[in-house]
Amino acid sequence: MGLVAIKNHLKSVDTSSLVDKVEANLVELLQQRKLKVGDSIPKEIELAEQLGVSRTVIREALLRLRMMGLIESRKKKGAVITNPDVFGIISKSMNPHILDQDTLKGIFEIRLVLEIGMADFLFQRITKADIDELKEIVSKEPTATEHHLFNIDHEIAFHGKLYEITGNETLKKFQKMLLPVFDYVHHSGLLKKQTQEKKFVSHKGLVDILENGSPELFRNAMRNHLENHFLRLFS
Amino acid sequence: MGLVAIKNHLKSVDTSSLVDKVEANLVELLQQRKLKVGDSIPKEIELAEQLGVSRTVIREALLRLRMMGLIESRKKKGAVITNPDVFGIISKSMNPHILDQDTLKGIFEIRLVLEIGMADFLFQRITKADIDELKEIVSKEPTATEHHLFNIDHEIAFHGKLYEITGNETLKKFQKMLLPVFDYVHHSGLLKKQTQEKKFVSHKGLVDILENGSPELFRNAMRNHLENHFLRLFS
DNA sequence: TTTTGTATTATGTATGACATAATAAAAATA
DNA sequence: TATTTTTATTATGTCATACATAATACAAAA
Repeated sequence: MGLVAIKNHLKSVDTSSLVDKVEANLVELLQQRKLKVGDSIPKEIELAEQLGVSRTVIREALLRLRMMGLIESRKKKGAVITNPDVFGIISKSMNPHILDQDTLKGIFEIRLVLEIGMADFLFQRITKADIDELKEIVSKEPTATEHHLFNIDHEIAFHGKLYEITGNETLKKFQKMLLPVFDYVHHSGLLKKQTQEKKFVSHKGLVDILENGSPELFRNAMRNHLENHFLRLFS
Repeated sequence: MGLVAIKNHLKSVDTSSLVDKVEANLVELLQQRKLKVGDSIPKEIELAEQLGVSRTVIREALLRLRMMGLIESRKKKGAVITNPDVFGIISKSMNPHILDQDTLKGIFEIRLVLEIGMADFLFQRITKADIDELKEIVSKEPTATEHHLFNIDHEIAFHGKLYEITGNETLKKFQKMLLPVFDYVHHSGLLKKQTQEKKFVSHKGLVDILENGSPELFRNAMRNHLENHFLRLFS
C-alpha cells in the first residue's frame, strides 16, 4: 500500500479538547430541550458529575456559552438561558485599534451599503411621527461655522433615526456596533483626504423624498448624500 | 440630606469581577504596546504574578480574548496575537435554533439590504474575468424541473460571487455568516407562504446590467430580482 | 543532511478549599 | 397580618497545587 493510499484511508483524528466537547454538548442541550428564556440549567457541580469531567472544564465551557450570549450565570441561581444578543457580543472586539486596516475599511464600506440598501424597509415602515421627528432633527442642523462635534452628533442623530425606522432591531444593533469604527476610519488617515466638503443631497432632501418619493428615489438620493464618503474611497 | 440628594452623590459602585478587570487590562495592553500579529504575550503564570491574581483568573480572561479572536493560545508557545476575525467569532451563536424570531427575521432582511446596497462597490471593482465567471455560473442555471437543492447551490454560487466582487472581505464573511440563517428563515414557516414563484429580473439580467449598466440600474434590478423575498415580508 | 529520539515547557485538566453575593427562610417588628 | 430585619443556605467566584499532554527545541543517530 503506497503512501497516497494510506493517506486516503486516514481520517483526521479528533483533536478537540474536552472543553470543546462539553461546549458542543451543552449547546446541543439548549437546542434540543427547547428551553425558554429564563429557564435555568443544572449547576456546575451537577454538570461535572453528569458529564464526568471536572468543574474546571464545565466552567470553561459555560464561560464560552456566556460569551456567545446564550446564558447568563448568576450567583446562587445558576445559569439561565438568555436571548443571544448576536452583535452585542463582538462589540468588544470591534476595537478600531486592534482591527487591521482592511477590516476597518471594510466596515466603513458596509455602512454605506446598508444605508443605501435599506430604502424599501424605510418606506414600508415609516410613520407620520417618524417624519415629524426627522424634520425636527433636520431643523436643528448646526451651521457650518459651529463646532465640528455638533455636526457629528447631528449626523448620528439623523442616520441613527433612519435605522430605527427600519424597525429592524438587529440592524440597529449592527449599526450601533459599526458606528465607532466608521467614525474612527473617517477621522483617521486611513482614507484619502477629503479634498472638498461638497454638499450634495441634504438631510432635508432625504426627508422630502421619504415623505413624497419612492424607495428608488431614496436610494439614489442617499447614494448622492454619501458621495463625499465614496469619493474618499474611490477617487 | 434627603434620599435623592444621597442618591445623586452615590457613584455606581464597581461591580466588575476580577476577571473583568484583568480582561480590560489585557485588552489595553494589546492596544498600547502596538503588538504585531504573531507576537506573543507573557505566559499565564507570569501574568498571574504580575497582576497579582491567580492563574485561574488569568486563564478565564485569556479565554475571553481568545473568543474575541484577539489571541490564539498554543501549547508550549503561549498566547500569540491574531488578527481578529470579527464575524467568524459570532458564527457559533448564529444558530437558527437558538435565535429568537425577531432576530431571525432581521437577519433575513439584512441580506436584502446588503445586496441592493452593494451596487457601487460592484461596479467599482468588477473585472472582465468576474463577468465571465458570472456568465459561466448563469449558464449552468438549473432548469425549473430539476431538484430544489440544485437551485439553492446555484443561488449561493451566484450571489456569493457578487459579494466576492465587492472586494470587501469583511462583507463576504458577514454574508457567509448570515447565509445559513437566511436559508433557514426562507424554508421555515416564519414568513408568509410564497404564493407564486414569480420570475422577475433574472440572474442573466443582473449580469447584463453589471456589464453595460450603472449602479442605479443595478440597485433597481436587484430589488426586483429579490421581489419574491420582499413579498413574503410585506404582503 | 535528514530523520529519529529525548527533554523541556506552557497550556490543559483535575481536585479541594474558601470567599462572596444572591436568594430563601426564619425571626422580629409594626 | 403585613412588612421589615436577620440568619442561614447555596451556587458561583477565586485561589492554590498537582499532574497530563502536546508542541517545540535540541541532541543523537542514520
